[in-house]
Amino acid sequence: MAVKKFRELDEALVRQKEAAFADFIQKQGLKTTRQRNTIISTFFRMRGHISVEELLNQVKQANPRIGYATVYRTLHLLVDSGLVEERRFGDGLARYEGHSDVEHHDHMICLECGEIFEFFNPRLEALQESLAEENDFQIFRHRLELYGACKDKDACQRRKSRTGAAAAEE
Amino acid sequence: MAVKKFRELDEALVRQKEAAFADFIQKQGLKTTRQRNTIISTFFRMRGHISVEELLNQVKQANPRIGYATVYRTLHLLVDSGLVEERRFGDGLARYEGHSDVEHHDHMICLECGEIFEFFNPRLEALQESLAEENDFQIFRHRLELYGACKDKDACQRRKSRTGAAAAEE
DNA sequence: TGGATTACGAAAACTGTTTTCAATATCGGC
DNA sequence: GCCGATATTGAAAACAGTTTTCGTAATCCA
Repeated sequence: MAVKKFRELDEALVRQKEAAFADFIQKQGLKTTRQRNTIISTFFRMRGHISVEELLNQVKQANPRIGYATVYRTLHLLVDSGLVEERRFGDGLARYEGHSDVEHHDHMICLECGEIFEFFNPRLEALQESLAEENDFQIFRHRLELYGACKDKDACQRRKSRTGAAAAEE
Repeated sequence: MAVKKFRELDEALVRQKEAAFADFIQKQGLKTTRQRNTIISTFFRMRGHISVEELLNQVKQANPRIGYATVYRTLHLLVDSGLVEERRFGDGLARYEGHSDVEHHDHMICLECGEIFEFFNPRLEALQESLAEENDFQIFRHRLELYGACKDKDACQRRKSRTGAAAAEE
């Protein structure tokens, strides 16, 4: 029962994402700019479910002249490129999710500490699929969010230090 | 296999809701007003997942002087009273759901025709519960949305005429 | 390197929602 | 039934998050 180190920041993976984005930009006939590079490098080096404000704050450390507009625009590009997903958890702000280990996953949101955990369960997926089928519905995508609480403060804090990923092994 | 008539507008149920709201208002030491009455009667006589704008349009037919502010305020009261639930399906606007047959349910959203279907499946619920438990997570509430398409236009239209409820028997 | 084209940044615009504020309605007590 | 404290209304302003505008600046292909 080795404790798997969860989501070590993988420099190679980050570089790969950056390259993929550069590729996308090129293919779209868009231009490579300092700002875009700053923003995406920053983004891919952050973890979790990142809000625009969080990202901008971080970006400003590298280049204080970058403003909201460019961050928003670049995030749209990231979403269009397929490298990033936009999520909304009902607190009114968009959050962006970059390099995930898991292709698709769902979320548990702790209403105590605000932490967002990811999980994936094939039975859940299968069940949804069969339910949809029963109703002649074809699923393109879905969203499942569990809102609640880590059972106790301690567990909550321990997890927090593991950077927003749960449902792996404990 | 009798085809159950789905969600006939039940005047008695509407009255019951209205009474429950009146009760709530009283208990909170708030006042009964024409506008609130107009708004909630209108609301409870509509079906589906109602946006503020849809409701206001309808309300204005009864009383054109009622504006957004009062509708918003009344909807908040309805939510506080527990008679109505607020939902957000990622198109940026809040939708409100009134008299449901089913206590809790999830949603299938057809991206072709925009229709929203409700469904409930105990196995799905149970599975979520056990998943949460495995991760020491206590669920307060959850949200599951399947986005996709009715398999064909015909089925889609047939359902549409049945006022936004699927997943019962066909 | 020139020059068409795209991107930037600050500020204005926009959308859905909430709040403000002066005028009005409600309702318990007389 | 009327008074008056209190809640509510409606129009407009405020707000938050996001998008667009517009003049300036950077990119990059020929």
